[in-house]
Amino acid sequence: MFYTIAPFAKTKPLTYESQASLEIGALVKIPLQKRQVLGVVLGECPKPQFACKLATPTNTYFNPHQMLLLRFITHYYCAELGVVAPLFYPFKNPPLPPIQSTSPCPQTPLSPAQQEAYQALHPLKQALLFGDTGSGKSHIYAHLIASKLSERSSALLLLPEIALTPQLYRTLLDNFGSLVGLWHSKLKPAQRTELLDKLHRQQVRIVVGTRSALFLPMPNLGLIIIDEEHDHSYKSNQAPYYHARDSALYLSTKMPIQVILGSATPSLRSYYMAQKNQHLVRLKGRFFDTHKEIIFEDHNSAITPFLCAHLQEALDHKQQSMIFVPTRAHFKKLLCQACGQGVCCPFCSVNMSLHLKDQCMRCHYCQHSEQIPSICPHCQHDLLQGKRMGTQQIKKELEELLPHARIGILDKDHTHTNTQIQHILDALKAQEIDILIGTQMIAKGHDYPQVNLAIILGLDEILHNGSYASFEQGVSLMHQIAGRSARKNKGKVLIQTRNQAFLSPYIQDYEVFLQEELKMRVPSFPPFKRLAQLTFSASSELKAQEKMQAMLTHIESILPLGVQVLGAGPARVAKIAKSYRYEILLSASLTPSLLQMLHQLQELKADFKIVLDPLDI
DNA sequence: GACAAGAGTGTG
DNA sequence: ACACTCTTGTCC
Repeated sequence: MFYTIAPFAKTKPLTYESQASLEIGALVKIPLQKRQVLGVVLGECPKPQFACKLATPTNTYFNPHQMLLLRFITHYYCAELGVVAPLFYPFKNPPLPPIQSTSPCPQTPLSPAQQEAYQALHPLKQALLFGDTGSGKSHIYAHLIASKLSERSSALLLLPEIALTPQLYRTLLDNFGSLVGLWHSKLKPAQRTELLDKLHRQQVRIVVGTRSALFLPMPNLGLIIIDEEHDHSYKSNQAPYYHARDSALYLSTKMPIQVILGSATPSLRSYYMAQKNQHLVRLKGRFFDTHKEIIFEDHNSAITPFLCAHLQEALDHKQQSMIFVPTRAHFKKLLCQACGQGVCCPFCSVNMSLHLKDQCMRCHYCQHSEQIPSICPHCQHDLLQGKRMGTQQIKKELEELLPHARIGILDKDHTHTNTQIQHILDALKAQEIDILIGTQMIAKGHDYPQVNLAIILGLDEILHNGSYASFEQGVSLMHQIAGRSARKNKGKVLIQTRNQAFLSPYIQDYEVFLQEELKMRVPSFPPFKRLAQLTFSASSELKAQEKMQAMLTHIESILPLGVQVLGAGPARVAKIAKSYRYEILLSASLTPSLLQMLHQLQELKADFKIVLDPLDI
């Protein structure tokens, strides 16, 4: 018999022969050129004209919910089956009989408000739990999971980053003991095998994990909870460019799987959808922000005496502080005060960052590094000055101003592993750190009960980053950082910004911002429209432009109703690693029309990259 | 994804 | 003219 099989490779599905009959979703070993690769069976097909090679069965397979997800991601994000398939972890044959275990009940009783939210969520197939920081979302999750377990289903709880939110895992561990498993992409191979093994034996029926946990072999999956649903890490930043939240939502429309999104600062998209479909469940916190003092400093990002005085005051009271900055290293760029030009990467069209620790300039796009110049490479003046302070520079300046303070940094430069993150957080908890400086990572952590002063620097950079979602990014970040401090005591939030008038109406209630932003957001952008970004790259600028222009002309000739060209030209970063890039940005009110056109374009032998929903949250 | 053939570039 | 890298196309 002959089968259409998608090899785990960047290729279209191919035809193979098999003696044994094969089920859809079965994984097989197949020869591809001179190699053996895995493939997934898509279906039976008639004998083709050409000679076929033989497929060898394995005892692994993708179950129906995995196949649905596989086909959805391939289609919806214009990816290839063979690139998406390797994301999944298959089921094993033969299945083992499930261990009959009693489903434990959550021990923590719900407050009346939590109970009300739980009752509202319970019957909904999809829902958004818009719950303020500290309103106890995790207890509601535990009750939802318990309800599914009693129906013999398994449950998945996704969160942005395990190391930053250990207490959610703790809560579930307290309620469900060994039925809970942990999953993230940095697990060691042995830990990975252990969890997969426990899933297979159905010892584990609840998985707490990051994005990739969506692809685990969860038997009889009945519930997916996506905590902190606004977080960027649910979006893949490399091909295939899928979004775990949106993929899960799709799954719930095709399978008996409930999907609950949770956040204190929901994405505009999820809020909009939840309102439209009557899926919004609001849970107000009891004490949120009532004791919190918000201080604005009308200043560009800098260590000012005013800021220092607040830090000193916290130190005097033996209280901890945290400082957010959007930049790592010492400075984001080095500018010449004479000619105004920056020190640029020779291979990319971006400024290089100044890393004093390694005594070098480094490009954050291609990792190229070179010596720190003493004179401007353009005009030879010696007036080079660092701009846009990063975490390291703040630490350096504070060490001079507050010599007795113990200062820690939490960013991607300093913490490569979960253990390192844990180290810093433990030190903070043990009061071994007075001031924690960090990038976006510190906005994600849940529990810093001893932090009484939260400082936000560089917020204006985010508010004016040029993206249609920049206000959402900025205000959401402000809320997240403000929500980190003083969960128990009364605390202060100090915000350096030139945009106090814009920000202050949104401090008390994030929903006010969401409603305002829905009115202000340009109609040709998400959440009202779906975006597609086509990127053309070549070693010469002219060639890249020609490729783009040829495609643009073609697109304009076949443009379907409900799709519009928003722009075409050099990419925002026009050159990366010696490669010139041009882009076309499309906006669509009808996703099916857009996808149909994009798939048609992919049939052409043009080479370009498609990213759907770029910059969207 | 990986390999092979074809196009593009540099060197003696 | 040849060796090398980069680009493009194919795999069943």
